[in-house]
Amino acid sequence: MGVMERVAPRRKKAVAPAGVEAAKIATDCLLRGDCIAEMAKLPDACIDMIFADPPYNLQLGGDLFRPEGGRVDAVDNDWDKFDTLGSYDRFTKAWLREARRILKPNGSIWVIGSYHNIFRVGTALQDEGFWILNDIIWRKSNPMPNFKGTRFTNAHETLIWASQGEDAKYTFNYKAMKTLNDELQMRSDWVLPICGGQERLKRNGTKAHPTQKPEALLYRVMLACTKPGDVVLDPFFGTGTTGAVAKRLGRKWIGIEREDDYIEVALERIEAALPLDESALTIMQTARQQPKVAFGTLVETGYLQPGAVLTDAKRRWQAVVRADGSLSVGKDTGSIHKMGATLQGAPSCNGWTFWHCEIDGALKPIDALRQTYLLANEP
Amino acid sequence: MGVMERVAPRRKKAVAPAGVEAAKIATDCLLRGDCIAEMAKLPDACIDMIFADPPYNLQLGGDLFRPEGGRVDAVDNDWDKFDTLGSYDRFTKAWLREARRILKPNGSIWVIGSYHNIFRVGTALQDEGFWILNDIIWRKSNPMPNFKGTRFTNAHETLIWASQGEDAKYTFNYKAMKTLNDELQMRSDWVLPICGGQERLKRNGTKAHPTQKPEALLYRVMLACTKPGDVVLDPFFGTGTTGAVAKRLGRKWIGIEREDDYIEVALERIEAALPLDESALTIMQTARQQPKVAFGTLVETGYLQPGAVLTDAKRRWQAVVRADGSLSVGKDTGSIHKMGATLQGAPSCNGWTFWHCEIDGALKPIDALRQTYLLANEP
DNA sequence: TATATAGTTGAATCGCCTG
DNA sequence: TCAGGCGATTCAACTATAT
Repeated sequence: MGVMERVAPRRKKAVAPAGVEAAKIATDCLLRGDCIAEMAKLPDACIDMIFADPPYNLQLGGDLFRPEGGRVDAVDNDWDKFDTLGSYDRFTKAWLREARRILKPNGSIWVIGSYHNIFRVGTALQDEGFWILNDIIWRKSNPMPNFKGTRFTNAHETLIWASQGEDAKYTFNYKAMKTLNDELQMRSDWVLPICGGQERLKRNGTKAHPTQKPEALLYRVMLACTKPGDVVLDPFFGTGTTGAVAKRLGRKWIGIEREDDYIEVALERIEAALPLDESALTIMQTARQQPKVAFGTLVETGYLQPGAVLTDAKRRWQAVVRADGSLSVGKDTGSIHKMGATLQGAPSCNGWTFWHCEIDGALKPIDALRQTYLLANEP
Repeated sequence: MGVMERVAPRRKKAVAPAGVEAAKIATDCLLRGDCIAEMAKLPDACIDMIFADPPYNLQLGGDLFRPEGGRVDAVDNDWDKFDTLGSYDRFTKAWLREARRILKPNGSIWVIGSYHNIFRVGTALQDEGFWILNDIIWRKSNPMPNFKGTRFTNAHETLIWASQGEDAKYTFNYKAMKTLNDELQMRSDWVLPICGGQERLKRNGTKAHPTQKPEALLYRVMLACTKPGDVVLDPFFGTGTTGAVAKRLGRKWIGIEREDDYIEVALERIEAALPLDESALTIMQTARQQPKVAFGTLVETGYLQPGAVLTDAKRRWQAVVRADGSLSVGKDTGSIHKMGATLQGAPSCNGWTFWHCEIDGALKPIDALRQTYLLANEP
């Protein structure tokens, strides 16, 4: 392919010198103040992962009205205002430089943004010596529409994941991600809803923070790139989604925030968060956990009867559902995914979409059954 | 609302000077040579849209844009990085500057890339004065897996769509996109398969180009942002996907390519491409683009009688049609839009959809009358 | 209590022409 | 350059109210 990293000259090594012990620092605490000043107080190489949700520098114009007349509650906070692209770049480089210093040699950093700022951030990351591992697309299942019909609906945000350098031995829990994704490799595009409903924090009836991130997003980031006990720093803490998820997943956290209103809400929220018990964490890490809805659950709960016959979309193959949720084809048996892969001679297969059954007289993928189940059984 | 942005310097205007006619240029042809040199030969403001798939590797950019004589950042002292990223940036800025010059004031540019280069490209676009309209995610339905299991499967590429400036009147065929997307607004994430099968061009049994883009991608881009007869330029033509789709969609094209092997394949391919006939090219028009019909015209032509009573959909308000095409509610009078806005206490209102009248026994928006009028009186 | 309907909301660079 | 008038424009999910 001849991509940049192939022909690029070797970067500085980023592997920790043997025998150097990371400094002990206070964790599970919130530092009140400017993120650059507060990071400057921390010792070198003390953080395992940084998650950063910096201002996007949206540069919005006047009011925007919805077709039905309502006014869009835009992000108009002072913290999102920068005079020029140059001043935004200087700010970005400054906080990234401190972030790089306090991050362990094998730690990694995540930054989230939109097209307004993410290209500046990505460029700054590369310029400061970080090594980009992936860009991840958060595909919003329920974005705000483009009310005026002037552009494509802005339906995603971008996250950049980077290590300290090309040779850094960053953490990536491959199996945990594959398990979370129903035994398929986790892709670089993640479909998740925006933060709303009960999860959305309120103060006096209005949203506590204009850009609260969903916990599911942080959950996946942390599950992918940290180990239990790791220290996660969020320099733009806001209402503390990073802290709440860290606590839930048994990670240590440090938040930096300068707005008193956000701090108060964040501390209250994290106090109320319940850590998952250790056995649950272990299962997730070792990939023994079943997919969120196991195929067998559909059998157990009567959505599919044992003995039911499944076929592929073109009715080339047939399989019989067994009582334990496995499939049998002749003498061969296995999971819906494995059997699909075997029959096609493919390395992998998503059994949920490969296998079909008759529903209301039509041949539909069994995923439709899972959706029905989820609708009826979600907590 | 930006207090700060008020003081920010105004962006360059991108509106065409009055009376300036775009230069006539040769189209539907391939220019053999370096993209910057070839673009330099074209006149100002002669291109309606640019689609660019620049190289990610630095062989090309590095050769052309080696830093002159030892300008090394003394603090960072990372000469290698400066060489690699810096030369790519210089290459990017150089071709973008020429692209900006030859693009019409209301034209737009698309650039595609991956995380290796897209952040540099996005930053350069903004620095050169382009105004980003959207970033679009091409979500690959069948990406190459990450064989080593060390990262997330790189399952997307990023496109940036930008105009010449904040105030440019770029082309966006909103309704065509909405129709294409099953009557929902087209989102910024597009699910499309990678280029393979019959479409993938071969030479001597192996793929003719390492990164051939699928025609479906160009099809959507061109359908969204150009009109029939527009001139589309592709400065990194490769195997000519842009040319083939332009021909199919009745757009004019110019390609620039310096590799003889690609040129040969591209010309052959475009020769074989079949243009759609004109009726097939017709796309859904937005109401904005349709001929305007004043409400008064419906009164003049007898589609509505003066004295007729209009109501809103829920019959909360009533208004009487007057001979001049205004409405009266009590003592208050005004246009259909103004009265709708006043009654609702809204900043604005579309009177065509707000006001209803009885048609064939059913309460229908008066826009239905306008449609009837248009059908009967179309030129 | 369950279902149906109406109202609200989310990181948004969101119109165009005339005088 | 700005003000004002015409008139075009929304998706999914959650919450509150009504039946």
